[in-house]
Amino acid sequence: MDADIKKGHFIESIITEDINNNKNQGKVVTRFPPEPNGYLHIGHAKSICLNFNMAGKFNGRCNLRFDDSNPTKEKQVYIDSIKSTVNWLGFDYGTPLFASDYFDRLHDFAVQLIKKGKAYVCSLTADDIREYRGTLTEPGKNSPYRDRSVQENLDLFGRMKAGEFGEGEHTLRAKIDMTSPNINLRDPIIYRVKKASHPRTGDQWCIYPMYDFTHCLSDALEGITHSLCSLEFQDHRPLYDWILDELETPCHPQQIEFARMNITFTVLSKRKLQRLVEENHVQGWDDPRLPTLEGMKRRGYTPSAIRQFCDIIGVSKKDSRIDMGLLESCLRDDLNETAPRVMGVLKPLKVTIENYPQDRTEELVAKNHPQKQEMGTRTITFSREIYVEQDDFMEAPPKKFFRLGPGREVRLRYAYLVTCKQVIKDPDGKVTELICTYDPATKGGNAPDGRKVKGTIHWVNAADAIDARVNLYDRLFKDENPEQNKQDFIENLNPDSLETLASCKLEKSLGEAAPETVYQFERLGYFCLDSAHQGSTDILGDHPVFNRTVTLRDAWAKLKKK
RNA sequence: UGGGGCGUCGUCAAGUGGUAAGACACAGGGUUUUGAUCCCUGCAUUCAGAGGUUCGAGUCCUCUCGCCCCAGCCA
Repeated sequence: MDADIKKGHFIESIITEDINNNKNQGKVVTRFPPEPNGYLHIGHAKSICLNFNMAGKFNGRCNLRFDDSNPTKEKQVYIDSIKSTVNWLGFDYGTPLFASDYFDRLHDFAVQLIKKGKAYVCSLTADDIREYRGTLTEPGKNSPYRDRSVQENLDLFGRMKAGEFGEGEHTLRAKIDMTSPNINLRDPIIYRVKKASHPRTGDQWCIYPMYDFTHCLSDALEGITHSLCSLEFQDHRPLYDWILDELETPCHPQQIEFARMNITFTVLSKRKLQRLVEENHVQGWDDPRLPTLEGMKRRGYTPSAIRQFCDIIGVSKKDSRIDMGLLESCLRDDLNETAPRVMGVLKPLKVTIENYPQDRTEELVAKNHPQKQEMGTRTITFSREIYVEQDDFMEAPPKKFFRLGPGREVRLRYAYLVTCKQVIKDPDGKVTELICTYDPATKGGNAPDGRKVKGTIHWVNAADAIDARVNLYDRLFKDENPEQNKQDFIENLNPDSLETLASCKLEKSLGEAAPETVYQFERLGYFCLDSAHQGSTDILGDHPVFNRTVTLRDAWAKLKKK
């Protein structure tokens, strides 16, 4: 009775009510049941968070169970990847479970069904089975094998298991109703012959249970109370219940369906992601532009940002496409709190401070976080030659431009006020260098005479800057909904989703960066060391590679557009 | 033209017959040595549409419209 705290989404309401009614002795057990046939993506994260959070909220348990009943699609590498990804997200699932661990019991359940006269071996070909199934508007017809005796079924099923038959020769079917308006109930196949080696059971089996048979029973065997799945399984629920009603199982879990997530400017189906990878539109499953969790991790997404996002989007049964901006907002929220600030120049423009002594180098103190004292400070160096951002200089600046221009004074963050005295160009008219003067009285950035400078820009000392390569990522697709109008989503790819800058200059402290740490390059965005390129020197020389995780909000960019 | 679902702000989403939360986005303004952060302010007389029941309807009833899913020996 103490569970009626504020109700959340509809699933939480159902669970709360169940607890209040002492259903399942007030227990909550959920599960996240991926098939190990690919890598996890942000859509899976929604399900993972939902299942683990519901269990956590009600002092229950959430199992990680691999739904590995089709050996032709499943691989150990996926199992390993999924396990580590769920861990990375921050969830504790204890020992991973496998549907394949229940193959013996599942087989016994099938035998039970045969003995009850509720399942039969069908010897129709795949084509015939489809033919007999009927259509959406027409009922199906009974298989000619539907009335085989229990004895004959037992014998045939035993021989299927013994490997006497080839694939496709026989199937085991549940005997339900070939005229049901729900096609899933038209004698669904529950076992098929597959002469395939399973990643975990090897060649022990040559018959494998189908999803509908496996899933409900696995749930029941594990004592799952609430089996949460996506909307497309709604039509399967009667079958889920039928099987559990026909068999004697430890419990009868409740299947509840919710809408899977979609996000603007990306795709989330395994099939589409696979095409992107296989056709080399991206550089692998962990490409930082992909919504795969491995890609997002490499991009610099944090587990807590992803969890926050999953919390905030809610759970309902409505088809939705969530604004990518919301994901980015969650990311920035988290990173703003945790990311140490540093300075880096992406497109360097050399600046010589003509009145600064040739041989001098000063050490300045910079804050690692403007609002968080506890994150400490670091030392940065300053001398006569520095780099600033090309975008921070305009030869003919508009009125609201607060940065460098001929004759203008700006503050170099943590350093001095400098004034642009001269612009040096190459023969093509491209600006190659700025000659400035500094005001020695403004060390730290404040003028004793009290004069105000509107602009503060970032910079890097030329002498000890780190040369780096930086990958700038943008949305993968041009269109909010890449698969709109039935066009091939590939045509909607954003050709500029990756821009690599080869000659960036970063402050010296970044030499010790680790890929797990996301830094804010002040005024630019959040960046992290690319984990895939770490330490590789062949293609990249000695230069580290950083990935831009996400930009900062940019009011100036908006102003510029007007 | 069978069955199962879903329609509340640009996008998510609360709402469980008592007079439309919140978040993101957007628009203004303030603070600021990041045009960041932070802080204010504004942003659905209306809930797909039309009828009806009721003192009262996003919530109940009827009809209409729109969208999604299902005919794998995939999950």
